Amino acid sequence: MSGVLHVLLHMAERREPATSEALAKSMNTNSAVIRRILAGLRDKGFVQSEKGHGGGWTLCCDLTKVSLLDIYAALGSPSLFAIGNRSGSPDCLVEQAVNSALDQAFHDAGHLLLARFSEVTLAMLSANVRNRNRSRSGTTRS
Amino acid sequence: MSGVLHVLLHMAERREPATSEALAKSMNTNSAVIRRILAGLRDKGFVQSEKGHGGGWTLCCDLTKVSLLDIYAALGSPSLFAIGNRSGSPDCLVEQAVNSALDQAFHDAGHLLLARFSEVTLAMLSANVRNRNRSRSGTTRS
DNA sequence: GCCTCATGTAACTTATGATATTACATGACT
DNA sequence: AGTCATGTAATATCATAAGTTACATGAGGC
Repeated sequence: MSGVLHVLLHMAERREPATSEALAKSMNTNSAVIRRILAGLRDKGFVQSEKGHGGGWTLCCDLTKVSLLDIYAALGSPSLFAIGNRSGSPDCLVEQAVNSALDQAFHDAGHLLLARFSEVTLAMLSANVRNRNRSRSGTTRS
Repeated sequence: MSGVLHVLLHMAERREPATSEALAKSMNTNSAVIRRILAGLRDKGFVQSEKGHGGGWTLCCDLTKVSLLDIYAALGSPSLFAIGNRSGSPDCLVEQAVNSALDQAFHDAGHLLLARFSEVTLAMLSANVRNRNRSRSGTTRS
């Protein structure tokens, strides 16, 4: 998730297509990893890829319309929590009671998290990046 | 977490000390694993251990006073979320912006989750287990 | 005292999933 | 044709959790 957003925002910073190679370099990772990540997003229509000379990846969505929730969904809605439910003995009453209690808590927290995700658009993040850029050059300038 | 609660509730079901061996069996795992888990809880004062004949583990806390949050804390407050923050390039403005946005969402959701944890006591879970037990034998009886 | 039972702990071994790497096929542009 | 870039499968590496083994320590029972 964090990585995907990182890639997308780097793409948003430059209007020209970015190669997997270049994106990989700015994230200290491998080009194949980038391709794998972006392949999923392309299928959902968030980015576009071109082969050959001058090719690479470009954003092809309205940044103001795409929220973190959309990205999360495009990633296949991976499980949010690190604390899983034990599922060794499904007919153990203790296990059922424990899991049902934890499930409720996780359900509520998960909903809130996704709600927060839906409130943040890529455009907001992009603006945030530009702000940071401005304040950084601002401190050195004055 | 789920595993720890499982163990604790099994201990709550029986008044006599339970051996690691017995607990391990009811969870399909190894006695050393149980000992490792419970050793931490003993240091926090939730359980007690006795060696030798008739020894084993016993709960030594008021179930109505101990919440899931207490157990979670006793476990060392492990990270809640599966989606981590990328930390490859700390001075990358994009990474900063992304992480700060995600952090906020995770922070809120984490708080809610812990709040839910604090609302559930071991006694509640134990009562829940007994309820399930009753309704199960109820269905077979009538 | 000696034997057995049980915890206490360290060392080691899987198992699993995420990430990274390599390699090569395909398509596009010059 | 040659180069650049994606597409994708196969493989490898790494980190972490879980399980296993082994043995030391202490507490009864006889």
